[in-house]
Amino acid sequence: MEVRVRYAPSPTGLQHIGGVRTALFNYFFARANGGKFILRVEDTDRERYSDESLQDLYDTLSWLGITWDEGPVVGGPFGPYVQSERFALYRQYAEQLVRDGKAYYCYCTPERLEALRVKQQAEKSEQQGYDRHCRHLTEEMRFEYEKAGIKPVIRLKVPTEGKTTFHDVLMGDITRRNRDVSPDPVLLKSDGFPTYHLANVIDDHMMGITHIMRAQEWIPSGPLHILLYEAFGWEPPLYCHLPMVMGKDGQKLSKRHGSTSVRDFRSKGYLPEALMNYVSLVGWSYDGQREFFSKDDLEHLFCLEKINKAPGVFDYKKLDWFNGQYIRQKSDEELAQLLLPYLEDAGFLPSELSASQQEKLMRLTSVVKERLKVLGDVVELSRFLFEEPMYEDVNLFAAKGVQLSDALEALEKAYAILRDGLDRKLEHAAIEQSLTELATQLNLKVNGVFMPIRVALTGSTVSLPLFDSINLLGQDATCARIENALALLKREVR
RNA sequence: GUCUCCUUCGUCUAGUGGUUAGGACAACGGGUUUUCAUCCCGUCAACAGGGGUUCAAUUCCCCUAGGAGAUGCCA
Repeated sequence: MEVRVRYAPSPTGLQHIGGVRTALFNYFFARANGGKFILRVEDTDRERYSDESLQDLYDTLSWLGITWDEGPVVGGPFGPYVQSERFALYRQYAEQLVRDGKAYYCYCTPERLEALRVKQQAEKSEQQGYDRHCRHLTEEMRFEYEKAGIKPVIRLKVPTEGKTTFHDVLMGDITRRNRDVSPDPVLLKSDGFPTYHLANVIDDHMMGITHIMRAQEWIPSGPLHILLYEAFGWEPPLYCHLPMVMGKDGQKLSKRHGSTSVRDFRSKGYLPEALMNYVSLVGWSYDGQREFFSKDDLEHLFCLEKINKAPGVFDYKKLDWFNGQYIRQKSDEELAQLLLPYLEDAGFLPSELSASQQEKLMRLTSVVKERLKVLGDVVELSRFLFEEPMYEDVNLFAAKGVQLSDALEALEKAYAILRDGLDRKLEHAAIEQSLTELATQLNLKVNGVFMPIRVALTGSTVSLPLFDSINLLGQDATCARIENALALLKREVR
């Protein structure tokens, strides 16, 4: 039997890490088994729906390089793949259930439901949820409600006796007493839209889905879905509930833990291959040793057996590490292209580069490469190149344990050596040698000589390597900045 | 409250009825180095607790504790 899996997000917000992990696992599973990966848009919540979310879904998958065999845009034999376009279908099936005595109309108002909820919570009663008020409505009462113009919902008649078991590939059998299953959940809302449960079950069946891989937060509704399949007389698919992705505090990952949307990671400058690699490793492993996997690797190696049961904490630091690793694997040319948009955004470079700007970008890229955790880091690392340093704190000029006046002296002498060396186009190593000797003469550590130059050029004690900075800045700017710094220091020391 | 699921270093994880319980990130220390970073080396660090079963349990069973999720006309 051909494997058919789906990712069925609801476009009610930006794609987040957890959702994408689910998409990835489904996609990899389909690829590894020569099956089909289907995308289905579950836009049944028109209160929270947004076009932006839908666009974000497409953007995210395309950024990650995930394509779907059937779904919106590409179509397929079981379309449409957008639930709002299948509107009529759900009502039809829901009403069939009513005719078969498996479901019923409910006229309870949201207000009554809310009051009920409040009461149950106050009483901490065992049974939470709908009280099945409309389950046994007489025809007369139904008629009254209809006459009053109340638009009913359709609720499933969940059996009050017995128990329901479903099998999970990871968890094994999960059994629940029917009386503990959500009491008569709504299948069709009063606006005629289906709820998740109804639409999901109908579509999975109609689309021939063989395996349902979704987050563990769905486990509690597993029995309910089985009950629905039974009510329709359909064979349920195989279930595989994926461990959830948590934040550092062990709670479900959310905004307060940091970035959660893929869009966020993308704009900060995480590479799709790094994010994909890392995300695949929360809840799944290969052999406990290897941890670098390309998309192609995952499409071959992914397997259900190695999915972990316990929820996993999303580790931002490890993602950073992965991203750095992937950045360093890029060629300079490739990386430069990736960096350019960040430099444009910062106003450092135009989108159309002159030959000299292009050349400068390449030099910058090679220096900055091993210092980037995310692409966006390039902005701060290269700011000194495009903006004059501020010299906010003169004490920065003096390395640890050095008097400011000594730093001034060091900078003056170092400047002479440096300018002379640059004029004569000496090798950097030769100039460095002279500067090191200067430090010895002045009875300073090498840092005592290099630091004031660094601060003069960049305004910071932390910078790219000195000679790389000089090289990028060019001789004129280098000299001008040192002279400015010298003037400042002289005023300060006096 | 009720139901369900989960439990190996701080984190992601490997692993087996007999192992010095392995790797990676982080942290810490050291080396390379003009700062930062990269890179290299090293250190710290775990089988939640209690009962069984067994010659032997981290591994199998039970209980407890802790954590999480669900309990919506959201998905």
